[in-house]
Amino acid sequence: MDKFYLPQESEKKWYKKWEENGFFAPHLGNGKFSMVIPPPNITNVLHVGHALNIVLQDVVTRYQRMKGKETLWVPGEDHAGIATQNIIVKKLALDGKTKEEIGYDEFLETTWEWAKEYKDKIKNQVKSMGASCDWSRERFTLDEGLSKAVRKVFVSLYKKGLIYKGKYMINWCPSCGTVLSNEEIEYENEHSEIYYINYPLESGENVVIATTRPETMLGDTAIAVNPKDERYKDIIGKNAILPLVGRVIPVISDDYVDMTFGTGALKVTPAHDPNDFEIGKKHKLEAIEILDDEAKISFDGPYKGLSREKARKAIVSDLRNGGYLVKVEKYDHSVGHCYRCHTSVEPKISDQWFVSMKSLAEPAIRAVKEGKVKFHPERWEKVYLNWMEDVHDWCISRQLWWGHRIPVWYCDDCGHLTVSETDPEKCEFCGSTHIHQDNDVLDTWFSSALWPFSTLGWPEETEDLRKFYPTDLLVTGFDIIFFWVARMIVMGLEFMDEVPFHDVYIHQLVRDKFGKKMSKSLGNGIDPNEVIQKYGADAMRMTLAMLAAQGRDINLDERAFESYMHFANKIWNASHFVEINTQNVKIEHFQGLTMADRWILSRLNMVIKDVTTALESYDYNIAAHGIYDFFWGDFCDWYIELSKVQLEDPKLRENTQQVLLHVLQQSLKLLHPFMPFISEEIWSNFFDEFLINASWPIEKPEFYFEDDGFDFLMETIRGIRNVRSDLDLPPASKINVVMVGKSNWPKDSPFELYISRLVNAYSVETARIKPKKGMTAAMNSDMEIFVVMDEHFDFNGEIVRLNSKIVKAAEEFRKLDSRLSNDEFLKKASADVVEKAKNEKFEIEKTLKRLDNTLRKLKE
RNA sequence: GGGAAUGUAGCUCAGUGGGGGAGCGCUUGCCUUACAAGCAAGAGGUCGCAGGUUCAAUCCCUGCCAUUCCCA
Repeated sequence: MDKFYLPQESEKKWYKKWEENGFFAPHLGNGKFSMVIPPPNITNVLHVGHALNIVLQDVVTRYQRMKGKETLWVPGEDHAGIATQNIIVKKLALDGKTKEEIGYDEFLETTWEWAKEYKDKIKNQVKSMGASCDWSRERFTLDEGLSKAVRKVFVSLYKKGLIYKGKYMINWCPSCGTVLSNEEIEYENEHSEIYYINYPLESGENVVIATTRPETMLGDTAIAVNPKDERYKDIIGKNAILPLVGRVIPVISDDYVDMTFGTGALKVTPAHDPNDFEIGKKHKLEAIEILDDEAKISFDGPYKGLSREKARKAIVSDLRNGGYLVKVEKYDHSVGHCYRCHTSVEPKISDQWFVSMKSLAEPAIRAVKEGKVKFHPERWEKVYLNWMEDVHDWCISRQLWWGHRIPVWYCDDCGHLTVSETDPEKCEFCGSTHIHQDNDVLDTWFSSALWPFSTLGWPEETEDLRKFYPTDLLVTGFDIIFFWVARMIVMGLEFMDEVPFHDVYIHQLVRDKFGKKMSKSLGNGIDPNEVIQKYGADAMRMTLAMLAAQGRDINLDERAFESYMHFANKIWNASHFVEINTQNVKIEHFQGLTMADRWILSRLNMVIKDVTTALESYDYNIAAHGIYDFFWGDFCDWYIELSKVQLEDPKLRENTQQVLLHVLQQSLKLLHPFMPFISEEIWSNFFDEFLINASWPIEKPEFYFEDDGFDFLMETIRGIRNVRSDLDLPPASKINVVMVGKSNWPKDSPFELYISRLVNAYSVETARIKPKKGMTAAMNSDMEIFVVMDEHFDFNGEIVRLNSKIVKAAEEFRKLDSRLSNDEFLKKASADVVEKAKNEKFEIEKTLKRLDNTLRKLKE
């Protein structure tokens, strides 16, 4: 083995071997584990947030595989309708072209080229992270099979009356040129103005309305006031004359109007505001559309053709000149923006396709309430239920070219709609061949909602579908609970009659070290490619896993990667040590274990238990911490150091080699889900077969041993090192250690050698009485450990040291004593807490006596 | 306006009804034969503030302050 681990070569090599050997494909096992990847958008390469998502999934996948399950993780990508189309449109614009100019077919061709390029890029990135997903089952949302599924679902829901078309108030993105669903709107606070405008009445009076959107007044068809509003009760039923337009509009009353907002009088524009739309319907008001699809004024007159912004300026200026404008105030309010292009959306009446959600939501609510789908952390269940219980119909048509075309054909002759899974040749009603397909495509999330079963072959009744649906786990971010998770549950229940997954792990958002969301514009993003290049994929994986505590975002400081790159190096070097000391050794059986052997084997058992428990409950950070602390803190810092002593002893050598190999072997297994590359690389130096297929470690009852003094041995060594440090004795200087009292260390272990090795002692001896010039290093109820000094003996210093120890112990004693002399404590505290306190008090009492004794003798 | 989360060491973060932790950074000493990407020792914290529950609160409850997010 080389001196340093070089991840770049190793990673490529092992990924290729794993894949070539078909290890990522499911193999018959004891039970199954299946999962589908949240398909990344083909709009861009993956960022570090994706890396977290993929790493967490791979940790689970590798763990389940090692546990012997038939394991399948399905990879794939998402066509991302709006976002991808926007990118292609922008690309075309660079060449001075529009999609209309090149036409439908060429546009799709260009987009498919992009899709192929980015699918490859993403795939390579996912691979570079070490993801052990089955690429032979890779799916894309626009694949033939998945498109078939989309059509089947559409037709089925249409026939059940759960998909309908109609004119409703929808959210329109003027820049993307398409309708959006409610979920695709992001509300942002904007600094804006509120305008107070005087509307004269026919009767000669007037009423002042307040509005944030003066330009929509062109479409006003009423003024509304609250019927309880004393200020306005006399004008209800009268007519106003719309300024600049001259239209005669009624003053109506409606409870909806908030008397405290503005002047309490509301201008009603049914065609361009969702609330006004409702009022308009109720009062049968005309809805006059004044904006076109690009949000330019379409209303005939001087403003025609102006953008929303320009129209506002012109209209406000004209109102001012006409004496209608009363005042303008600063006003902050939240405005809906397109989640893909951030243009402010325009409420608009439009003929669109919808999924009726209420009845579909019911079983999806029940499934979660009954625990058939469990959220981790649990609190997300509430978020899901809140949304689902107040779900609105889902607008699924999009005015885009890139996506699943709506499988509806209109008859030019009789007007009948033919809704079909296959392309029809004629109208199913009148038989006319003059039919044309709906121009729109479906919301991308419509196809994503089918992902857990469409990727497994549905609507065909495939072996995969039978075996792997429902899947076991979904790992994703909270931001798509509504978009995706909720809709998958709905569709899964509707079409498979089963939830799509049993567990949903909602992971954290990766932010920068200041807690800011990573974004291109801020330039604070972290590129996983660079991280892998610089630190290695294993270091990146381990870092993310260590930080993946449930219920809180990750503020990622890039320096963290360095720590776990160091950890990788530590693993490498420790393994190197084991390798050179265990040549030609095979693990057989252990005999003649020493206290160090017993201790590390017990610790190994504990860490196996802890890591396994943590992984079962998706506590990635706890699992990662467990193996990290064990490997570095216990194995490297203590056991390997002590093993050097044992390896020099011919009687202990063979056994020590066995333990070293065994602990390393089990550690590599525990490490593998987190750091698959380096663990496999090292494994290959020791064992045949592949680590990826090795069995997950289990606790061995015969390796649990009671503490037989190892803790005190560690305390002793630390104590002696303390004395060294306090007295500035350089590590190279040899010291003499004297143990007074009855040794409580087992005679089968070379404890004197352990001590002398780890503190560089010249001698370690046992004595009956305390040495004259001894500095106290450690003490328990049976033994005292001294560092014996000659010329360096520091009489006053030792008195200070002992006194400070006494003060500490006395304080501890006082605390315990006061608790134990409290009747309430004795009565109400649990028995084991009381017992523990009593024992501690007993021990401290004895130690205090010894300390006092030592101090007294010193002063004699 | 409704809801949720978070305030712990200089930084990034774990954690627990009964002795406050890790990594990085910092100080000091060491190239001790696996590892200087390392080893050893150390400094550093009224666990946001104020009440309450409890024998016992950093942890549970209430309020407040601060930060962040979701929904309308």
